[in-house]
Amino acid sequence: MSERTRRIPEATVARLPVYLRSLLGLAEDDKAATISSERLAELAGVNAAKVRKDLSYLGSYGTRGVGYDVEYLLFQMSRELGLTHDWPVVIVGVGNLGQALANYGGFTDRGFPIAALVDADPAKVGEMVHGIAVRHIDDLPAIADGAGIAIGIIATPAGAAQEVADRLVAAGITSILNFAPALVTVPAETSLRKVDLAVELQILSFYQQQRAGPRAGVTVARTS
Amino acid sequence: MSERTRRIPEATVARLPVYLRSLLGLAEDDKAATISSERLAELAGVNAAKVRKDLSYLGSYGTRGVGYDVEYLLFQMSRELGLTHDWPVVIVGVGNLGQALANYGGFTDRGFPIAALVDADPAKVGEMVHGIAVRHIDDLPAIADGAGIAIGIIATPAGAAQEVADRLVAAGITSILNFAPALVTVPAETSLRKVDLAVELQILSFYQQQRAGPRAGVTVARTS
DNA sequence: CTGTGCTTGTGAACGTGAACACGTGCGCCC
DNA sequence: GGGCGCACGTGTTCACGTTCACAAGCACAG
Ligand SMILES: NC(=O)c1ccc[n+]([C@@H]2O[C@H](COP(=O)([O-])OP(=O)(O)OC[C@H]3O[C@@H](n4cnc5c(N)ncnc54)[C@H](O)[C@@H]3O)[C@@H](O)[C@H]2O)c1
Ligand SMILES: NC(=O)c1ccc[n+]([C@@H]2O[C@H](COP(=O)([O-])OP(=O)(O)OC[C@H]3O[C@@H](n4cnc5c(N)ncnc54)[C@H](O)[C@@H]3O)[C@@H](O)[C@H]2O)c1
Repeated sequence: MSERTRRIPEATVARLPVYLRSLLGLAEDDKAATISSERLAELAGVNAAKVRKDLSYLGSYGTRGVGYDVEYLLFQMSRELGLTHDWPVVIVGVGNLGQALANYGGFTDRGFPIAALVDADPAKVGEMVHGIAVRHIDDLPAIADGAGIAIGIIATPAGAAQEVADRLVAAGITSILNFAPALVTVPAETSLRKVDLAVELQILSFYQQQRAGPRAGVTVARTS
Repeated sequence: MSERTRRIPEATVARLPVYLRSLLGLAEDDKAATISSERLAELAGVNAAKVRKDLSYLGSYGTRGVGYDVEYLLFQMSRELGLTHDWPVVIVGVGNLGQALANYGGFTDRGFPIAALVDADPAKVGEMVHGIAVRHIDDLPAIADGAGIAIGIIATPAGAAQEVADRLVAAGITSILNFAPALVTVPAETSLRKVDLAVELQILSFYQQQRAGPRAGVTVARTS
């Protein structure tokens, strides 16, 4: 096995889950043992060459003239993504969004069981959500440690986001998904991703507005 | 001689809302009339040169040696993003997520009022959520038309996502935000963005696994 | 009015990822 | 067992976005 520069581009990492889901999705009825890059590309909504290049980062798991063995590919992708075991998750902020996330079964199904819910509001502590008791955020270190939690989700108001992130980091959590519309900074060795719905809507608004026609006929002038 | 309407790179469009929020965030106490690219960069968590280049796509609204006039910049950015008026939104799928979104005030605050809720389940139709009556998806064309809705949010199970997207498009909606973990295709003149939480978690999982050690084996390292 | 300091605006270098094209190797057919 | 076709793997080219560095230009002081 070559252990050479296996650095996988970020863009590729982001597509692997999509390939994974595409493969899981076909399963049953369309039970072919192998799949071509072209077919997978179609399922995932990308270009076939991109699929091949992406998969090549994992190793040479395809067979020329045939395609990729579906089962084996699934295994390798899961392994690479670290999905061979569960990653328990803690949700911070059991409000509107936090509860929706907690009640959603899709995470547990995909290997991300909700292991704990925490909140700063004493009124929420003790409440049961989806069979899990809400605990106080001060207990975070003990909770994270006890359950071996490595991933935290921030679902608090924006004002509390940075503080919550700091507490998550202090509790030993090294991967954070932030839903609050606020800039959060974490140490370099901590992963941080954000999901910002308002930004998504504003991006849609931009293109919508663009189409609506700010003075049609004005074409792009070459600028150089 | 000002070159207006330069094509704005997608990456820049995605950052404009962040700048906008940063500016709105400082407002009150820190009420300086102008702001430098360096300061704004710090607030938005990016590089100062990037801020300047991004803002330059909007036009030359800065003053050398001084900075950008905050009020004027806010106006120009809002105008460019199409935020000078509201964009009513329809949410399709009033389940877990759909209700959380409907109950969230942040969208209305930012100019994206929830104008309608629709669902395919007869049991849900008529239900009131956040003061809005859930209507049947068959009424979508009439609803969209009547309220002048241009943006739709898909919050249905993955299996229904493509069908819902088709119906949104048929109803004249040209911007779609998809929360369902499914590949959805739309006509070229329709904007589509997706938010996929499971993918986000899997990306975090990858880097987490990466840190845990390339040769750590498949068992969980419970060394907390 | 001229000099000085400061921050913008932007050409150019650089880096990364996407797309392409084709060489490569495997399976299969004859 | 040799040739043929097919789909992978990948070097190359291209496009885009980021970063750098600095000239340009404005405010203000003297
Ligand atoms: N609800 C949505 O659909 C939605 C959509 C997009 C973004 N968001 C964002 O997600 C975040 C949560 O939204 P929400 O609607 O659930 O808000 P919410 O007010 O309903 O819930 C926030 C929860 O966080 C808790 N909290 C506050 N400060 C805390 C702290 N320091 N530590 C721990 N817990 C704390 C509160 O007690 C509350 O339970 C917000 O930042 C919001 O902007 C929500
Ligand atoms: N709940 C979450 O926190 C969460 C998180 C991530 C992703 N998601 C995704 O968001 C989507 C919705 O999740 P949910 O938990 O709200 O599911 P849900 O089952 O609670 O709600 C789905 C709703 O969609 C309606 N629906 C089904 N088919 C429809 C159709 N053809 N037209 C109109 N409405 C239809 C159902 O009646 C139901 O009300 C799913 O795709 C899920 O994977 C949800």
